[in-house]
Amino acid sequence: MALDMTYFHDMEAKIPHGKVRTRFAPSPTGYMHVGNLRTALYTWLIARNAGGTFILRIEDTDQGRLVEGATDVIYRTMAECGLTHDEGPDVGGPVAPYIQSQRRDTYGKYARLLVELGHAYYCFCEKTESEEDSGDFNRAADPCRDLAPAEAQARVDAGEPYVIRQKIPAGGTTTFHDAIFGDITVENETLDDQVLLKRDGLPTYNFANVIDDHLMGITHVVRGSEYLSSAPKYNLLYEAFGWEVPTYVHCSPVMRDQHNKMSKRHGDPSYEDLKAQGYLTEAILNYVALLGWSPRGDQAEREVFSLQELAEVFDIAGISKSPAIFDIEKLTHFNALYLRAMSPEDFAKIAEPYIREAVKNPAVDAAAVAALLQARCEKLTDIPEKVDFFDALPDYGTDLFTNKKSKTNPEVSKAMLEAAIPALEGLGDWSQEAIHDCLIALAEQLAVKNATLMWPVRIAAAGKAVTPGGAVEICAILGREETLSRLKAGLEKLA
RNA sequence: GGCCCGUUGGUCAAGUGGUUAAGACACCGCCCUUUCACGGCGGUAACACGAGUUCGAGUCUCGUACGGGUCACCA
Repeated sequence: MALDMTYFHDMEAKIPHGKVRTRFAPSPTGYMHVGNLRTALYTWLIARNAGGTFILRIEDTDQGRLVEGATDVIYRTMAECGLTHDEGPDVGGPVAPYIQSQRRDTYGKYARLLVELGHAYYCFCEKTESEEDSGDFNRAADPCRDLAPAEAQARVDAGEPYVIRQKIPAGGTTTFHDAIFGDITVENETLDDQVLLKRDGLPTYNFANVIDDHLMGITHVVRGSEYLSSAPKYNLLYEAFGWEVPTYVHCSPVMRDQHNKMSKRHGDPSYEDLKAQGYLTEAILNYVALLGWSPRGDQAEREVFSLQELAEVFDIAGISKSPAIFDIEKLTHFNALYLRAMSPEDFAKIAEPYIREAVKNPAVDAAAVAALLQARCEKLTDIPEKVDFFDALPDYGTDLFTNKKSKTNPEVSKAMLEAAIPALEGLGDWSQEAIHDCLIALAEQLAVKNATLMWPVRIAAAGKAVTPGGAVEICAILGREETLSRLKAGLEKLA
């Protein structure tokens, strides 16, 4: 049976050439973990840096592992992060479809072409347990490898189930080039005749990738380093078809610790988890970009980059060869940086829900509280426990009134509150400035340092040793009535 | 175990034969200050080990150790 070569010519004719084209090709089997996000980011950056095209392709060739809603998570995450794609299942493109399960026929045709070319063969063997769990393989022992083509075809035509396997050359070596790792050479003897087309007619990842990357005109294949050891087999495939080999960019994994990759199983956070934990998208992207990549030359000391800035300076040469351990503390640092860099208005807007989580009293001005918080929180989820005292005065002990540096103890505090209460009661205007001036003047009048007066006032107003903002700000936000009531309550504790 | 890859402070990392071996996080100290922060200043801390090559090695070569990946009709 001769193959219809016009099909292949037509497919080849559609391939875009000339520009950098990269693809992020997740399988919809789970969630967007940090390693995945980083791969997507790097892939996007390589395309954008070169003014190229970024493609989203869904790899759903494993029927058994599809997870409902997984593609939605991918779309949502990519969109939220600003990793926009130029071609993909939802937006289409010149080499559609972009979902592998919809390209089934293509893989079959190319697999048969490869058989025709003598670089693959039909295999009718039942998979055995020994084949599955011993790492051993013995190519010569596979009776199908050297079956006469006519006989194999006859069995196929007779409806016998089969897989198509790659026919690795018997001897010699294969060398491939990786943009990060350089040239790598392996003995062909160490390569197995991997399955290309499964019994169900769908391709394996190993085959579908090569076919799609070629047919979609991908110039830079970015993926995890777990594929490094399969790369020689991919090279052999490209060569067998007579295709140009793309630039490989194999990225080392993101680790949770020295021994384990980040994983859902260990409870490591996904992108969505991090968002829920109060991290900003921009901070996550900035941190993740630096996990395994760093700018060089005159930018070597720089750490803060927007997505656009990354697109300008990103280079493959800056990608690290060794695995990087995910450090939530450093992410937290970046988050704090981004939080502080926001305009007060923007910060107030995103902080308000978290403030209202703890402060139900509508009389408390959320914007004023946010202003105190902006320099004091590293992530949004820190907020509720910092501001709960605005809502209700905590039950606190008089030991809080003792502070060495402020020269206060219960006795001194009692005197300070006794002086502060009437002074504040006499205040006409309950503004921050008025309260400030009043208390500063009072301290001077009492001949004590500011802190000696401020400490007890703050403790009585907040009922907490550590607060966002000082005595003046807290009193201003609490309002006259609530402040005075709290100061009096404090005084009573000291009586 | 075979094959492949990697190894600069606790972590992320710069460094491409000659440097006092950057910078950041974390940690510690000081300053500022109305608590805590923010901010500013400073400090502790690293080239896995052993051989080579070289006038000279974190940078090149080999070995060892340790770590990672892979050896599916999963991706």
